[in-house]
Amino acid sequence: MTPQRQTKQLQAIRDAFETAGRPLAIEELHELAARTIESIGLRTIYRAVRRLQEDGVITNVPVPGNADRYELSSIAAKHHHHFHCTACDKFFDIHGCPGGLNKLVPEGFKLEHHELTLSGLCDACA
Amino acid sequence: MTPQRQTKQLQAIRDAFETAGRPLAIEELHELAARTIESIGLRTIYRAVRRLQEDGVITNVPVPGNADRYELSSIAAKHHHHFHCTACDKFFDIHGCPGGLNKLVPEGFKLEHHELTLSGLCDACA
DNA sequence: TGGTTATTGACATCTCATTGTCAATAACTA
DNA sequence: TAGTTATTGACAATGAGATGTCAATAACCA
Repeated sequence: MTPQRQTKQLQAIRDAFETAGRPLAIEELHELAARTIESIGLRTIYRAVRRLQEDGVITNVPVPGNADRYELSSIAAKHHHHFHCTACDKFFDIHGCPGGLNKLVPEGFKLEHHELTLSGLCDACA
Repeated sequence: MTPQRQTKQLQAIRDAFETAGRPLAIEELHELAARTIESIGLRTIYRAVRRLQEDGVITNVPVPGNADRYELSSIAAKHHHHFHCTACDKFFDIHGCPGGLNKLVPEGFKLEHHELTLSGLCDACA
């Protein structure tokens, strides 16, 4: 194991996840981290995301029609869904889940997971 | 307007949509159409998909974490959702819809659409 | 049927997200 | 504090999906 250095870049990226409280795209991460460290490079974002994923700190969030988002594993572990604002293109966590999905599954199919994405306008854009 | 020629390639592609009855990826279309016209090129698939989209015959279906699928607009127009088989990677249409989604939306957000993707194993893979 | 021209398909090219490279920098340790 | 080395960031390279090109082909019309 190689030692892990505590850099301000990685810290800024971690902070971005903590304070955002919602799934972030690579570009969003870059913008948010750049508010703290203006000169931070996109290459650093990619590296941090990979490392944080390998360390289990963040989890990738596949969303329909958009590039993957990433969010804290502590949040991702709790079952939840997402709201996509079509105006600002941000994704938000929403709690709660419609039940009774097994009724929708055709004969012979085996349901294991599900993903729900609501879309419309977030409060800032509405 | 340029005239529209009825080629067997385009017909094979249309047939693929009709008989599949589920959203198809570009590669799936290519394979299915190749069963009728062995020599059909991928370039032709891309052109046909674009044209059929422009003509409103098919609609693109964004799905989480995968390349867009395409399905007949006549099907897409009816509200429905999808089942993704994680083994064969096919998407299937499912009917019915959990209601009561407005309860999940945070204060101030405006819900307009929603997308549900169930996942697991299809009957053939289960 | 023959001529016109839209369509096809092989091939090259583009796009754009992601990764490789490497000298300079900055964290950590002794 | 000085030395070691993980990390950074500018730049180039990669890869995969999608599109441009164009000669050959095949639909359609008169």
